Amino acid sequence: MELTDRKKQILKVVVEDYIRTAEPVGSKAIAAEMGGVSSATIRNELSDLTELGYLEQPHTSAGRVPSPKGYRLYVNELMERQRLSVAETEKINQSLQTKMEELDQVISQAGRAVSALMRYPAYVAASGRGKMTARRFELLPVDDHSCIVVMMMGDDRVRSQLLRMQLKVDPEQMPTLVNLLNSNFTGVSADEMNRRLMGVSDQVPPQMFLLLSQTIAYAADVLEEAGQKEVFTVGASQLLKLPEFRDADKAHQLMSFLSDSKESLPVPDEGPMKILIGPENVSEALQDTSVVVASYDIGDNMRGLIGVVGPTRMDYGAVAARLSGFAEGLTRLFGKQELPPKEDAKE
Amino acid sequence: MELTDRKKQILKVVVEDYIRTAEPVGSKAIAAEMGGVSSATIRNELSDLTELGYLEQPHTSAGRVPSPKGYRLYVNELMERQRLSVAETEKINQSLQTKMEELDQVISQAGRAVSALMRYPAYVAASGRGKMTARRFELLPVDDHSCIVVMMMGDDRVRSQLLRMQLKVDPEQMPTLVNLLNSNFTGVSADEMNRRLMGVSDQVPPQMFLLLSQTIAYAADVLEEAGQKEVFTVGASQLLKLPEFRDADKAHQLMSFLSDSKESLPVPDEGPMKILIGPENVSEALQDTSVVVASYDIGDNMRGLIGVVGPTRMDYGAVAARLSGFAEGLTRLFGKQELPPKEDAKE
DNA sequence: TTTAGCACTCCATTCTCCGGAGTGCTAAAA
DNA sequence: TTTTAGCACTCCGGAGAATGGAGTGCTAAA
Repeated sequence: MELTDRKKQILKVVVEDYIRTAEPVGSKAIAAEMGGVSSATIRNELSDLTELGYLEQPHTSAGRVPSPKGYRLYVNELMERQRLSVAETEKINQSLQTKMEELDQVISQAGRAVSALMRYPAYVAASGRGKMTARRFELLPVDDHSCIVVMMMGDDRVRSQLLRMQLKVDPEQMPTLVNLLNSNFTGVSADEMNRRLMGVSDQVPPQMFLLLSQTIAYAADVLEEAGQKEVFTVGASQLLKLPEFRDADKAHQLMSFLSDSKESLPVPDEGPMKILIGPENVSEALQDTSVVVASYDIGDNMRGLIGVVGPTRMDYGAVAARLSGFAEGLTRLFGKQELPPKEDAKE
Repeated sequence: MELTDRKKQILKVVVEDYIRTAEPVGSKAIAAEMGGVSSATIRNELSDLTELGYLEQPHTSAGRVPSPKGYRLYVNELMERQRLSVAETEKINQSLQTKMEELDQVISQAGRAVSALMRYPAYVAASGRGKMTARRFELLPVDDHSCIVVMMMGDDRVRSQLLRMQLKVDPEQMPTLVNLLNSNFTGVSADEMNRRLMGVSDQVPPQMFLLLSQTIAYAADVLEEAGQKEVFTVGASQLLKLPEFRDADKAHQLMSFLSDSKESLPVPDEGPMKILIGPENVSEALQDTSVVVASYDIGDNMRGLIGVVGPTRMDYGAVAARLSGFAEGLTRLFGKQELPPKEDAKE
């Protein structure tokens, strides 16, 4: 059997109607919307489409509902890439007007905005920061028992913390220590840091070594945290508005998945944008939902993810358009800052 | 009419039964549980209690349900302060074993643990940090166009960030600037900082002033953020498990209140623990829920809040016990650290 | 003051009964 | 060969109606 143009046209109408109403759509409605043919003709075509696996019937004599395969065809071929209205572009840009300050904050901000705009839950991750390293250390003595360690990371973010010292350290020895840190512990992974720490254990006096290892422990912690994909999920309660989640059990299941399993949620991605429909998701809990995810660039070789979770009948066109708007915005935002060329030297 | 001991006893049984089952409780069940008297007697007493306003009837010939007034009497007089089992104390302590590191992180961690333990949503705030001030500044030149500003706050937390400079600043001038910062901008509020910034505008060369104001802007931002009560809400999805929130509309309303209005949620508090029942809450959205909130001490003059939101029939005894366990734990945790005496001097 | 008994009330559940919407099929029309 | 009209059939969902259980209030006796 052939997938004629008319069949595709009908499929398109079914998908879009179903997205709008969340009700199975019947032949009469389709005929009315398309015009030119009668509902009987449509019925024949529907029958074919069902047989081909693009549509499903909840039961005999209900209307038709798109199957995952149907949605797939829709997003691949039928969907019109929506253009954003000026007002919406404006809104997106405004959301991004947040100060650059803290990467994480901007990102979670973006998630919040996306969720509000889409009326679906959103999640955001800054991933691919796996090879985060320290670029520079600094130690500021505070008093006999404490000093501040300041670390600048590969992406120019700065982290610092007060360190309590068990043993007094002569402030005059600080510069030596800082030199040691900067020459031996920059540009390497957290693991490598710990390894090198072992290596220098007998080259420095013991009380300095104590401070040194405290510093390294802190640095390793921070790098590890920064290197992880941190995933924020926001607006999970949006789901409760949708008819498909009026069933409290279902809603609860998905909700706790979204809020707990921050780890397993993100959907990997290669192209600039990916749409995962129902069973195309790996996660058990997402079988009945679709995920649209876009990526954006952070600096040179890092990439972040921003995604939206919704019911399979989500309005793919609209979501995709807005999401890519956001992703572009974020890329621009993080690129615009004109970082000075980084020499990630190991001096 | 008198509130006899037996009436109180009956009220207690009603409350505890209703907490357990979420179903109106009838005279027979009470008689069975108490023993000694027949259900008819109980009925007479119930009738009195209803008239006195401690109980309510959803409709004629349903069992009785405690009214807010009834809950109030229960938590004030009838409730047995529960002791925690060893296992549970253990669990709480374990949850608190988080590294002290970041105040915020520990706090949100605690919230997560509370929510999991109680099976109700929890919120946590570190409030009362209103008068946060900077205690010390440090500037670390990075290159011609950037330097790192490090600020230590009144509570020993340290914040830092990379600053881009429009104009070159001679690294040799840095110490002067740092001195200026430490002598004029420590120990004062963000507002006062900005005021003083105006005051020194003609005492320093312009390119330094630029850097100075950037630094102050950053400092003011951080202090403002730190001074705000930041409220985390976790485990909101726990609510969906409860029968009273099977109605998706109600659930959605409360959920979005919990996740959005982080500001209006916190319930003020004077004593070590407070219980707010139903209409005792000010917030519209919490009219049908109860809130148990405990406070803990952070350092000398700061206090945090940790609370649990649940249905009015929540198990006050259990929640109160666990919550005060947590609050004590947190107080111990933040106290234990043996901060060296802070001289918050304005030198 | 407590108890037993009884009539009454009201809700929740189940069952049944339509009406409506939609399908599939067939036969006629284009 | 394709489209259309017509018709019988299916199934869902909502509206009542029936049923049973749980609980109450009242009365009269212990």
